Amino acid sequence: MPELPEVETVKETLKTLIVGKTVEDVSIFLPRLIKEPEPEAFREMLKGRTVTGVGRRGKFLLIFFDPWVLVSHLRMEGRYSLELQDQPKEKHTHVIFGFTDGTELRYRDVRTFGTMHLWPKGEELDRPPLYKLGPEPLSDAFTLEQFTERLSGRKTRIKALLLNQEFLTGLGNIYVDESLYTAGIHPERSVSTLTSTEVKRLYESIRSTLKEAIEAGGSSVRSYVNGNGEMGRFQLRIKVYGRKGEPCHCCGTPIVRTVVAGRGTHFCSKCQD
DNA sequence: ACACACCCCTGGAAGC
DNA sequence: TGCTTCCAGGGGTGTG
Repeated sequence: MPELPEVETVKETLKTLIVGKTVEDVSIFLPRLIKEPEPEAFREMLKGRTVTGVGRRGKFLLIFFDPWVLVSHLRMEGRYSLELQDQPKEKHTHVIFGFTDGTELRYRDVRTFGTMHLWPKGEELDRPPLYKLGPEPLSDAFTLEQFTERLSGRKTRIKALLLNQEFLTGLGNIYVDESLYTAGIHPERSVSTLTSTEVKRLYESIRSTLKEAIEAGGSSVRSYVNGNGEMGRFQLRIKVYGRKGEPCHCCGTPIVRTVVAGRGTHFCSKCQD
């Protein structure tokens, strides 16, 4: 399930693979993935356009085809790969961007939850699905002071808030559980009960966890691979997510799994309170 | 503001 | 062995 570190890794690999290539045609096998504009317009807008860059906002991958920008969300299982046009199409391939040099950028998505929007470059941040997103956790603008300010007055459980992309963008289920573990905070703690020490620990844990995961090339927990088809390595460093019943690395207590905010939630009942 | 149910979807796991 | 049922997840929407 691609979260910020996985999308960041895909962005970096795609950059080396597709920048400079020109679209000859686009094949759409599952039109409902294309949310804006209508699929046929989407296709026509991209024909003849050259990839000028690849970016990221939260968990969204941005591919610039001046004057447009493709805003792509991989959801759980979306993945991009560059193939030669005569290579057989793998199952669950839903969109193919064919380039003039005979290569193709292919989008595969087993669960078909992914989405694509195509907007004029420069307008994407003011339109769905990016327009409501909260701050980028790794940006310089995201300071402890801003985090503290945004938390004030909130009464929900901390895990629910960290999953809320309008509050902070980029964290998903894995990195929320990991960040809360590292900070020693129970996922069901009400935000209003957090001390300033805990808020500081959480702020630092979120940033260090994400940075460490990016350095490791993301986590391949389910099906994630980067644009080169390579798995990440951070799953080897995961401390709680998916480790129900296994010993806490710190104290040996079995990791607990519950459901918080509708998501499977893993934590150490001794180290997190 | 917050909690929760529901929906989208598929394949793998679990249950029978 | 083979069938059916359950479950995971991000985000949108709707209800209380």
